[in-house]
Amino acid sequence: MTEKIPRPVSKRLAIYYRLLRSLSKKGTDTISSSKIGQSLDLKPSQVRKDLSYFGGFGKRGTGYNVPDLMKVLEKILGVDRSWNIIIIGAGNIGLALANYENLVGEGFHLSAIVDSDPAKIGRKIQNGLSIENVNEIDAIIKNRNIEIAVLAVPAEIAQFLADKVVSSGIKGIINFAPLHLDLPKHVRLEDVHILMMFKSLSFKIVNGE
Amino acid sequence: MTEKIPRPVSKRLAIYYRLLRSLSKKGTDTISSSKIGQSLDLKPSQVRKDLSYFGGFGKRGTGYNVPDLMKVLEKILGVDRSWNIIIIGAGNIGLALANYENLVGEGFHLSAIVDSDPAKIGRKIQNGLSIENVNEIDAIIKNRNIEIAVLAVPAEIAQFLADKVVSSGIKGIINFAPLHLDLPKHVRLEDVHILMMFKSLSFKIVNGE
DNA sequence: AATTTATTGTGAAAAAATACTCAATTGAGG
DNA sequence: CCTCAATTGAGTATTTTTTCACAATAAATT
Repeated sequence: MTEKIPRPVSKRLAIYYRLLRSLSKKGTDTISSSKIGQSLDLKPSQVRKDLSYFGGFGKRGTGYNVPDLMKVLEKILGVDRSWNIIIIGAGNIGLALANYENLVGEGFHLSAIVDSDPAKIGRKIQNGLSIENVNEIDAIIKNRNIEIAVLAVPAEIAQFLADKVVSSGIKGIINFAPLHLDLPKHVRLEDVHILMMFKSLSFKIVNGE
Repeated sequence: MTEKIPRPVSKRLAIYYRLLRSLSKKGTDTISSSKIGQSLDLKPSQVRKDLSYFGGFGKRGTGYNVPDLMKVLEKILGVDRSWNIIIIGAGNIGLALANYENLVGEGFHLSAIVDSDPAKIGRKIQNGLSIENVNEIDAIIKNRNIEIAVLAVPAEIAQFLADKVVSSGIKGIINFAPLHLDLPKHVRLEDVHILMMFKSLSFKIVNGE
């Protein structure tokens, strides 16, 4: 414990959590690291090591208690609370995310969606929210305690908007824009580069990775 | 050369390619590994090593020729040709992707989009394509030489459909469904787990990764 | 033509991440 | 209450990935 946590761990923790949820739904209440590994194509020792960075949650001879481990992971992942998010850009991707009901109920609350297109501003989306003017983004973020921004805008304006939300005090950005964002290091970033996924895939197909 | 290529390289190659495109648009025709590194937050030595797995494309004293390196990367990434793709699931995400014009013109051609909902089947999307019946998926994949499938369906049916496209001879899957897919190892996989991105991000915010 | 500056490619070193091993526990079954 | 099978946690070893360091080379300048 209190060692440095390998970077890949944050992704795997979210994967463990997802598996536990589905196990929990099926009524399973105990699971071993080897079963987890089997389900996720990971070595059991990896699973144990990942979890052990945060404490000894398992019981020797038995394994891990599913509901308990879920609670622990919720805490570690920071989803034992609710995060207010804003979606910037009401294009295909922005709207698809806004209508992605899974977000709610998993700790993420859509507080706003903004765009610069006058034709879009004012339009209602599901759940009663309307598309607001991107110009008001600073006030929106501050007044509604928004901590996470989803950037779903063209690459040309993404850095500009990122700087903007950073100066409004955002803590993390999920970036769908196809470019490398420059951010102060206290702001966390997750990149989702759809097009690059396709290219990585074709690379793998061609090179048999 | 002909060493084993580290797994993270496939993602970085796609990132280099994207940067080169934007440089090329600006008219830059030569770039050094340190400039690339600067733009992408990578060490210059990493850039050089990544590229050197595939050959010595740079010129000492000068750097890399942008158009040349782009062509090389297109070949390596497998986007010097066109890939036929099918989108499975015409929900929010499936439709957003279908309307994502960037795919075309980057080597990926949307050949079909299918769903099981009779209310959706037959509906036209942009570019003239209609939503087809998922039952015909096998014939569609075989007749149209589709090699890549995008899975944008609920988790419950994702493994079933994955097995189906695999048996139709698909070579790679981009998976948006929130579960771990079990695939034969000759089928390549890229996972895009939207919800987990949010959780990784909240983890990073909370744990200051 | 010699010197200087820039920059690559690569072998070697360092760091990071993964996998192994096994003592320590736990619970179950006699 | 003893033994056995299962399983964790953690120290150690191994593998993978990144970074360093520098000879080799290219172009520009004197």
